[in-house]
Amino acid sequence: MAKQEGITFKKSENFSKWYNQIVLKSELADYAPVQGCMVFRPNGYAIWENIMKALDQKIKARGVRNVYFPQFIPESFLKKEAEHFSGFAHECAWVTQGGEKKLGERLAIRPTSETIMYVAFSNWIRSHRDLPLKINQWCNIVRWESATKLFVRTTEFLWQEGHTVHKTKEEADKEAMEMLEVYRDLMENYLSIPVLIGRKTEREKFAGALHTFALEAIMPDGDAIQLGTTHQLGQNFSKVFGIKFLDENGKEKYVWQTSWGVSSRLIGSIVMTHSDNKGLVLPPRIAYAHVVIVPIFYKKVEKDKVLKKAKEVKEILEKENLSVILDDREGYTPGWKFNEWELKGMPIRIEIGPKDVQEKQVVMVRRDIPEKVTVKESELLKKTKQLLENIQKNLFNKAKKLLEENISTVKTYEEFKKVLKNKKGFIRACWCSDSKCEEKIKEETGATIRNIPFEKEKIFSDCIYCNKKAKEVVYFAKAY
RNA sequence: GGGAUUGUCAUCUAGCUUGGUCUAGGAUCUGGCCUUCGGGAGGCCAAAACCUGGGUUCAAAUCCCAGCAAUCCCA
Repeated sequence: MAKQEGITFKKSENFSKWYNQIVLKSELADYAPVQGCMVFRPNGYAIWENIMKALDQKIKARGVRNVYFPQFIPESFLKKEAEHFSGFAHECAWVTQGGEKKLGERLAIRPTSETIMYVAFSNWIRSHRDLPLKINQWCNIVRWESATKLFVRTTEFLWQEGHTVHKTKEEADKEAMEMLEVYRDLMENYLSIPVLIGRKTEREKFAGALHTFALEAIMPDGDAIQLGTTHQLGQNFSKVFGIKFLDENGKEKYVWQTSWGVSSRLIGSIVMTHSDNKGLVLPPRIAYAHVVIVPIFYKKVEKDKVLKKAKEVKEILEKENLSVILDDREGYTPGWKFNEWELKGMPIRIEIGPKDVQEKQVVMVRRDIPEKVTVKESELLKKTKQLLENIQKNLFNKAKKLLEENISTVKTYEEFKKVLKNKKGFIRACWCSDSKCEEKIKEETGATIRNIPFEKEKIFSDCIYCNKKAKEVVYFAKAY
């Protein structure tokens, strides 16, 4: 028995070890020899490429253009916005020496690029005709943290950071809100992960922002994960970086800004949400390939016929922009290959044997649920597309159910703690809006306010912590 | 940030307590040959490891210290 090759931990029993095993064995990623750092292997990087491709199209359609700024940020830049600096300074990696020469001013390896970009913006923007300015950067980021979880929390990660500049507060508000919708579309329709959207509390917002809006998802172990944020930066940065313009009346004004981002952490959330005890499961729209063909034959004569047919099928599908792998490796039995491709998350497997060639048909197996169907060659393309669409939707529906089951409503702190101890998930509760209560709850339970929903919900109890009059219904959770 | 645990072929591990027949054993993977092939087949052969650096000792995979890395718990 070669069982060791498969996944040995159960998703329901040891989630964390299960997750690591999936990521490593499906060859998405590897540990790097540097603390907290990881290697994106081809399977994992291809998923990132698919996410980039989808999102890049969407933001370009909104008039955003891509740029690249240096990864070194002078300390003096970071310091200009005090709140921003105190939020990031303690987790920066600092360069203090270049070659043999000690630097006069240390350089941070970018933990985010607001400051270095905004120095440039102050030079670029003079007139209302220069606005809006919308740019985006795909790059790596370094934040020195001790905890590590492949894709989800690493010292270095990949992301996209969009930065927009506007004439008015309203325009910036609109941008921040509309980008949330772009992200929601990406997460729900491409990654098949439903999200809760809302505003961050003062305590949880981005360092230097006026408001932060976030998309939060729930993972099967009951922990929440922040999948994306957009920030209304207000004029906090424009005032310290001097980003000003002359309006139509010749009056000098400070600009209003937003920034927004999602990171390679998305890949981790996909793995956690959809995969099972047999291995990786991927939503077809971001999978690194759509179909694997496993040819089956007994004798030399059959081999030629079957392989010829397999190549034909591959061509038919590839013409329609589907990504197809023909697994014609010798020395592996079909059964072995079936297990291997299930471990690696291939959405659809097509089996072609001598019988099928004879009958002008193929056998199709989907990864998300155990279902094996025989498909006539004439139906091949239609059926494949249909199946991919079904898998995409089915994964979303399953994840949606998971989210719904993981929202609890509580009226007292006792109930609150009980839910946290048992199932966790999102906890809907009333809050007085005082950061002190928020802080205390975090200290005592580890849970934080993940967001405040946009649509005001009806208050149904006093503040769960201080029992004073509540002002808002908010969603708490323990987070990654 | 604090605490605990762990580190042996590519992978899972035996050996460590009580230092010496360890020239480090097994299984899986890998390479070669044969035989097989519709849900992880079998045989033969080969290749493959003590995390790094110090220390103790006649002798270290084993004991001690430091570093590096990982896992888990708490904050």
